[in-house]
Amino acid sequence: MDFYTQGSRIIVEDTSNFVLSHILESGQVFRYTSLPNCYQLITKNLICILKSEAKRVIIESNNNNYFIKYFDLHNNYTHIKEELAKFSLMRDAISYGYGIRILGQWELEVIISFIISSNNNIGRIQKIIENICASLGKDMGGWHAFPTLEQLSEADTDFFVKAGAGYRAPFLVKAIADINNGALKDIDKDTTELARASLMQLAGIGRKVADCILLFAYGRHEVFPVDTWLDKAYCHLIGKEGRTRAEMSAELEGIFGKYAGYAQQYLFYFYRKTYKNMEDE
DNA sequence: TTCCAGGGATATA
DNA sequence: TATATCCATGGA
Repeated sequence: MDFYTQGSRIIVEDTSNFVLSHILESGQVFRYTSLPNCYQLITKNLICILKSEAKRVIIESNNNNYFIKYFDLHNNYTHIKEELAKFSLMRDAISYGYGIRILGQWELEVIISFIISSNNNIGRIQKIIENICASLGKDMGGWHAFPTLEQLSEADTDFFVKAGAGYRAPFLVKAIADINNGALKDIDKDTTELARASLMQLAGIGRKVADCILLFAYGRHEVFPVDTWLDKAYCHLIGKEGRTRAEMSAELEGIFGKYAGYAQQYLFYFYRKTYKNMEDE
């Protein structure tokens, strides 16, 4: 094992598969803040402080077990990268974002966050989520928990508009009401295909947002969300044009199989950070 | 001023 | 089923 616990800390000793900037800046999570020498991360009703030291990372919280699962610490990323590196198109992306991991986040938080994410940019997404948490989430003393389903249910369209969600505000209200009525209660037992279909029944959730939710919250690591960056990268990677995003997603899931979600994260991080350089070539 | 952001809903044919 | 257009908002 590459980590151990020590009181309120998790010590990650092998940083060849764990780099905070790679994990947090790969677009899968929004409630983190860069502070001098560390990051502060809030998820659900928990907070942790993340510090990079020489050859180790320290995760400080009051719930080690939660964050061991959250950071996917029992998974073998050396093996995942070896499997993905068999595809030549993956090699640059893996060396660039070698410390990426796929987080195991709270379902409701990911659903709300990614409804907000549609046709939006990461900075604004973060701001809108913080506005919602500050108004609805429990005051934890200097920070706010992500609101519960009950707390979210009390908010109306006008509230989400004021939070900055724009035209997505009515989607949020409808989706929250449907979740409250049990729309997603059995999807843990469903096949990924059925789970995706259930998610896409909710307002504001299409194929891409559903795939992000499946990958980042439901542990369906075989899905490959295609967003605007993967859309741009697809022709460069695969050499085909004229595909819809759903077609690209299905094809890439076929290529990478049970590692498709990981492949997608390495590629997203690489192409989003370096796309301008690619255009200059 | 125009374009873009981890897209989706809706109208139209 | 497939394509076109609209949707708030703010930064580049």
